[in-house]
Amino acid sequence: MDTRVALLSCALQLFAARGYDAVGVQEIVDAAGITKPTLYHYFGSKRGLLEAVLTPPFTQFNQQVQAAAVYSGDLPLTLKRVAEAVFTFARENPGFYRLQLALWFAPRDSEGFQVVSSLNRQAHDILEALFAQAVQQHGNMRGRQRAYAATFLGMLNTYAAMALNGYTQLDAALVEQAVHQFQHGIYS
Amino acid sequence: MDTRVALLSCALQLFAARGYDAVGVQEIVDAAGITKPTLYHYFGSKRGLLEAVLTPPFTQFNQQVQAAAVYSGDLPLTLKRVAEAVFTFARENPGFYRLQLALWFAPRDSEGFQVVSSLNRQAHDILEALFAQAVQQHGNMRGRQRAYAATFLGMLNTYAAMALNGYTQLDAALVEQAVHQFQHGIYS
DNA sequence: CGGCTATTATACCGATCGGTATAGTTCCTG
DNA sequence: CAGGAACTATACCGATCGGTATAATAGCCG
Repeated sequence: MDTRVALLSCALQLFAARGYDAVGVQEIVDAAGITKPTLYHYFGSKRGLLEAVLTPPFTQFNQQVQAAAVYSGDLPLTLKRVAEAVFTFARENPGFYRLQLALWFAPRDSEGFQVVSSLNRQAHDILEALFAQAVQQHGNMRGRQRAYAATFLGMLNTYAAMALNGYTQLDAALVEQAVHQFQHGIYS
Repeated sequence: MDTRVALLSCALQLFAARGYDAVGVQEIVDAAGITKPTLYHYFGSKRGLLEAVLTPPFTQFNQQVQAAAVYSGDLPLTLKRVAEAVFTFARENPGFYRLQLALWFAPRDSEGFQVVSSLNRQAHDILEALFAQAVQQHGNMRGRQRAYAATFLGMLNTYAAMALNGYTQLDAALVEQAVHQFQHGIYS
């Protein structure tokens, strides 16, 4: 069982650092100190390994976004909670978040995108549902739930990418700034 | 010379559809109807081919963003022009824009990111300079030029990615909505 | 102990990887 | 026409690709 975990850890690290396609199976098993048949015993294929690497943290991520996105009538507070949840997860799982971002923007026909798309779609749907609920209090948002979900997540991911490259830090101040900017724009 | 153009065209199409690492040199030359030595005569290496594919459209893109980003004291108008320039370019060069987005989010150690990073940085710097100028009229934006440049471009790219996947259209109405949302938030 | 399942290594598969040595062809210039 | 530069094909390089057949080992259950 330890071997399985070691494989997942090495694979995540290598995929995040150099890309799924650019990392060979041999390199992963070397890093884990084992041989190829062991990897194929556990995961069946390289794609299976990628799925096993991504699914658990993605499930956890979506759960935490879901928990943060329960709408109680206070949209600013909810958005802040969501931003906190996303930033916290990105900060605590930088390798996963890097990989997830890279695969989300990967070509549609690539294995990586196919594996990540449904998982990523869930987070989007959670946010879209949140904005759809908020429309009841904020009528003039009507019809833009999808755009808001996409741009809010896009903004959080932009900040997360900046942080992953050392340009900023995903702290409470950035949560505040991001949520404020998203709600009220750039002039105030 | 025609051969060179055919190679660039085939390479862009394949890279955009399936990813730089996932596409082999053999496949590119087959698609172009030539053989490998011809490719290596023109571009020297696979990386050189990628640079030749990306640099001209990227230069053109940055020029058009630069032209749109000249600040005449009217920030809303300038932002609208920039958004129009970005959307128009993405609409007219979907393959390039897809590839550029994918490589921008690719791992730092990957060849693709290294090739695209400096080119992409230029667009960011143009926007950062724009916001730095605008601070003179809009003092309360002070200190956030970098964040605004990143999030404005991030928002435009989010919409561009949505459009590339068929979820929206990069038309004048979307320009209006994006610029309005960026300036005034989601409530109005 | 016997037998069973899970796990792991050795050694190998055909295919493809990026890249090149050699030579032929074409075309422009003197 | 001679000669050189530009271009392109045949055929090949060692390395690596994802994946596997075989078998040895290990631990558990009876």
